[in-house]
Amino acid sequence: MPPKVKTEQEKQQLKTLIIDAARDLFVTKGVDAVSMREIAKRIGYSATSIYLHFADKETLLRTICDADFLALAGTLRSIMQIEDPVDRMIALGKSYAEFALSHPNHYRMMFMTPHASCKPEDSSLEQNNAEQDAYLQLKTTVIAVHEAGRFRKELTDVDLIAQTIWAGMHGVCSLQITMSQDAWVNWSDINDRLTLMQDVLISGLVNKD
Amino acid sequence: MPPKVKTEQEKQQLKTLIIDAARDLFVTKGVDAVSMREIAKRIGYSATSIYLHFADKETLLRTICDADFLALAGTLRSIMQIEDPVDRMIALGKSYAEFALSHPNHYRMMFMTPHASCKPEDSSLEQNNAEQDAYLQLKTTVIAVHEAGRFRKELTDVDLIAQTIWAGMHGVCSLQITMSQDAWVNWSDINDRLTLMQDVLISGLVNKD
DNA sequence: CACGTTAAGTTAACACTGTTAATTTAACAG
DNA sequence: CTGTTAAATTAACAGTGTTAACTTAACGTG
Repeated sequence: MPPKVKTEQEKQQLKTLIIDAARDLFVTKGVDAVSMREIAKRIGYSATSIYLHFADKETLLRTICDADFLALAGTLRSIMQIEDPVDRMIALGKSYAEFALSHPNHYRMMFMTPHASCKPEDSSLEQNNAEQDAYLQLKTTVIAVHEAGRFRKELTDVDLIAQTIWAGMHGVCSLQITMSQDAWVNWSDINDRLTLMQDVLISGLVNKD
Repeated sequence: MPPKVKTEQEKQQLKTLIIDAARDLFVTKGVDAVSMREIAKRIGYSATSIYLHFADKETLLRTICDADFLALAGTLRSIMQIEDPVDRMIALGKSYAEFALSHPNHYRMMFMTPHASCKPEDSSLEQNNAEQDAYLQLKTTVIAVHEAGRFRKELTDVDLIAQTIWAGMHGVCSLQITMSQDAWVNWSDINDRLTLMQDVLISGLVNKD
């Protein structure tokens, strides 16, 4: 079964084959509910073959998340072209939420579980860390809104503002991801909850005019 | 080893022994990282004995969470005596956050870990579910604020309002619990973040007068 | 007292899991 | 044709949640 000497391209091809199969299963069944054997079976390999390309399950998951967060950063980047900074801020929040709810397992890993492996050597200054990227884009937009004088006068700490916006959107998304199944709360429609949160954030932070 | 005929009290005693051991381990090591065998060893029983008192691991976790929700609900109950409903709402949020941040692992287990779907037969109408209790206290207060005519006119869905307040506070707390270590965000003081979130929620939801 | 019955606990076992070690297979270089 | 080596495989390990079968001790009843 093992034909030899794969070109680098073929290797990468198999790697993304694994990634795509794993992501599909992770997203639909949840990371913990998917075994390496199941991933392998889907692509017609044995489970141990995956270990020739990824150190372990955690690394595989991490690789998938990195790729998807890169995609998120790309999506957000295109939003940065919106001229009006308040509109931009709203669009960022909406796009962020869409990502969170359509990739709940990735979102859970990046923002709802402690990052064990944040080695200091990882955080080189010029890394294109997608997390950092996303936060920076929000902060940049918040600064723009601030410089346009459109926040309430007493609000001057842009980090505090950005983190509050982030927390608001994160709260709705993470609550949805972990608790939307619980039947003892009469959950409103998730879109209504997102919209109201954005309205509240805007009308609570931005100047009336 | 098996002395027979335990009184109902002794049974309950063993049950809470299991619960306490399990909670301690869950809280310090995380639910998934704790095995039934480990719980059993800590109390000097065999793993299978746990199944004489709890159907499975999920049920055990659920029971623990219920007890802790009850404790939270008790704390909140004393706040329900504050007369002014808006003040009450603010006090509820503050107390909720204090619970979350002083028991981060508890909070993680209760609000950041998925509990398998509640079966419909569990949710009898008259259940004294502690989760429901805590949410109900918030909802009750929201209704009071609504009936006092102090929400903005267009806000009429009390569940939606309650869930937005919850999401806002939960967002700040959960972000603090999982991400406060991450050095790439210039985190503002947690108390400032909580205060601003409450201000934003109030000024975004409540009528100006 | 001896009897079965039964509750409370045990060990053995099953079907999994992630992962490592040992082994096979197939293609290339000499 | 013979190594050598990459690519894949099977076997195996230590662990998981959980079920089945078995043991032990105490009780109520003849």
